Amino acid sequence: MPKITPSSTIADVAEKAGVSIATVSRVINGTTPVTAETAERVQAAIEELAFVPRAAARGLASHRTNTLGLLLPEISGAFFSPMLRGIEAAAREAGFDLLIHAMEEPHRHPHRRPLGEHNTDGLLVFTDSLEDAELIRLHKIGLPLVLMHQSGESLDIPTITVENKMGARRIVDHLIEVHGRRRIVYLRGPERHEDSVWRERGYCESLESHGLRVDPALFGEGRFNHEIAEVTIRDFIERGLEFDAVFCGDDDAAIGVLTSLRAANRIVPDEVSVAGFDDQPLAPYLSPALTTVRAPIEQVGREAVKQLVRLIRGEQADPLTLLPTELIIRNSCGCK
Amino acid sequence: MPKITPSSTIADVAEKAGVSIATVSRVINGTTPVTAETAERVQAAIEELAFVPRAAARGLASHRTNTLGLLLPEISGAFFSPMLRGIEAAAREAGFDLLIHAMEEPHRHPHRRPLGEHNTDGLLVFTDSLEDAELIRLHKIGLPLVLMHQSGESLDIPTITVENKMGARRIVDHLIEVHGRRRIVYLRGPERHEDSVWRERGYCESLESHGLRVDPALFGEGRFNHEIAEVTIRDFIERGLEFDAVFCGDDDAAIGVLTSLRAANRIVPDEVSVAGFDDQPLAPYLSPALTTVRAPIEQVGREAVKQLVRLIRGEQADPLTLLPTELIIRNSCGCK
DNA sequence: CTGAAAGCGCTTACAG
DNA sequence: CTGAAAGCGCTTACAG
Repeated sequence: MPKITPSSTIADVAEKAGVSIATVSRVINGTTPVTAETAERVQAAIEELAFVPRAAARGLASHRTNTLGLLLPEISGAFFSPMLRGIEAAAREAGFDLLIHAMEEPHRHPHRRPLGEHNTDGLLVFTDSLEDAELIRLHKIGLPLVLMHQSGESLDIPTITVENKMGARRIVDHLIEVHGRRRIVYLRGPERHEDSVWRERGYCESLESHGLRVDPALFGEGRFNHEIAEVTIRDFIERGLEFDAVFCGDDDAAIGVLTSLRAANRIVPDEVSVAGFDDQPLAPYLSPALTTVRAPIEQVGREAVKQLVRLIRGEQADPLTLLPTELIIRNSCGCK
Repeated sequence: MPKITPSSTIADVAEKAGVSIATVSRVINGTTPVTAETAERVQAAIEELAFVPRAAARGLASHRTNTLGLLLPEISGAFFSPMLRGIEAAAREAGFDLLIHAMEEPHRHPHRRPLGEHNTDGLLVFTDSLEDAELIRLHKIGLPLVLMHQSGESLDIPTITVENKMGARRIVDHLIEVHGRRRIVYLRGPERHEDSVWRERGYCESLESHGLRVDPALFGEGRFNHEIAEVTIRDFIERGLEFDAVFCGDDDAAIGVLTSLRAANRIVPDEVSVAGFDDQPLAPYLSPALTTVRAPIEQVGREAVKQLVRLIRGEQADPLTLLPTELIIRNSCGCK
């Protein structure tokens, strides 16, 4: 063990300022009025001693950790960085620390509880990073919980997500109405992934509203992964499947699609239109520049923290927050 | 405040198992031998009550938080995600929680100490996310510290970074030797950024070892940002500066370079070779596919945690860890 | 191998 | 507005 110089305690501050520790605590937390003159002396002592209250002592005495927990299935993808940025900034602004944990295999360690009531005041749960049983247990004991990109099912846990269906519908409408596409492939995301399910629904609605048949042959695996998407489209081409557009579950899949189309000498967008979802930073730099749907990921993070903090404060939270998506027209659809 | 169902304490477990709380503590921590039979009874009670020790109580009693802190200048860039993945995984494997904090403006809040000896057992400090004074203070009081992509200067703080100079040298060698380039632009990163400084040094060494003059006119601003890089190259072209290759401080800058070169109808790689640094996930999908240097970012994260944990355990840590970079040849240099 | 007890450094009623 | 004191839930010498 390294010998950390014992840092000063509230008692040291109290002594130096000539007050009780209760008074020091009060000026730090602003819980009770304190004479201006006393407060000043205490502040001076705090600065002189470089005093910072120990989180553990505070937490034990106050029953609050002042910490938010973030549970993720994995740390990767274009999604991840902006979402965490939003969460971190919002947590910081609200005065909370942020503990983060990736659950590599949700169902493998049912007994490990890295984040919970023992070390946080509330949890942000992204997609299916937590097994149902633990989610229910936490909800039952009353730990504030917010779900991101995953609906609360029967449990009434506030959920934040984006307008997947509407975004998908708009971009497919565009492919049909502006570019006259009729045989549009949809590349699904990971199985049961809610974002993908809603995007698929928007895709179907768009087709139906234009009197086009939803053809089961036009659905393929994309799994939000460029390699999978690439293979899928290559297979489609080899099998001679006819299609004049591909709506990808996300931008990553779109990258794979662009790759396999180029390999097969199918000109994008002349012969095939391609559209993505998310609008990740590099989407404008693909060739052709990717037409996609912008999802306000960072905003999802901020909103999730906002709702969680409300819950922690005992206030009412919104059951469902649906953030608007935006159609981003570039060149891969056929526009100039 | 929400009424969280009071979770069970060590006393509840002790009572149910018919032992003292000291014994429960021992079986949880494995600090002292306990009869197998007793241990079993305690384990059963723990599971029955879904007992998880409160981090605050533990921390207060043991003087250890079991938490690592990660300080970043900002949450963004292709860099960020893999680095955090490595850090999180390694921290988890070592049994530590991970607190993360972005210092938006390092010099604006000299008195805020979001992460420090009051809530962590040690800190990972990325690039210049912390002002010197605070770094020195933390080092002085003995808080375990590890620097990432930033050297410890005179302080003896372990540092983890990658072989920037060697990587840069190899890729510039390649441009000169294989593709016969002689007027190679270097696009610098943010001012005083150590990664960029080392890459620049490698660039200079390569030129010199080939008997080429280092021409000050060939240096431009890239700032690890595609927009800045785009503007810089556009200016170079408008001013009629002659160059036959661009070595970019990082892949982001390379994206901007590709964009401005295309806009000016300069064919890459026929007329101009382009090379990047980092090998971010989308580098293979740019057109042409980007020749670059792969930096093992995730490994940097893992290694940083490893060294920090050593320090926390009172063991010796390596003063400097230099992770090897790898030349990734694709098409933007002129190779097939 | 096990227990009683002190103590970690704060917050928070309770008095005054 | 301020202080004395209890108590938060653990860990860890100290005894036995």
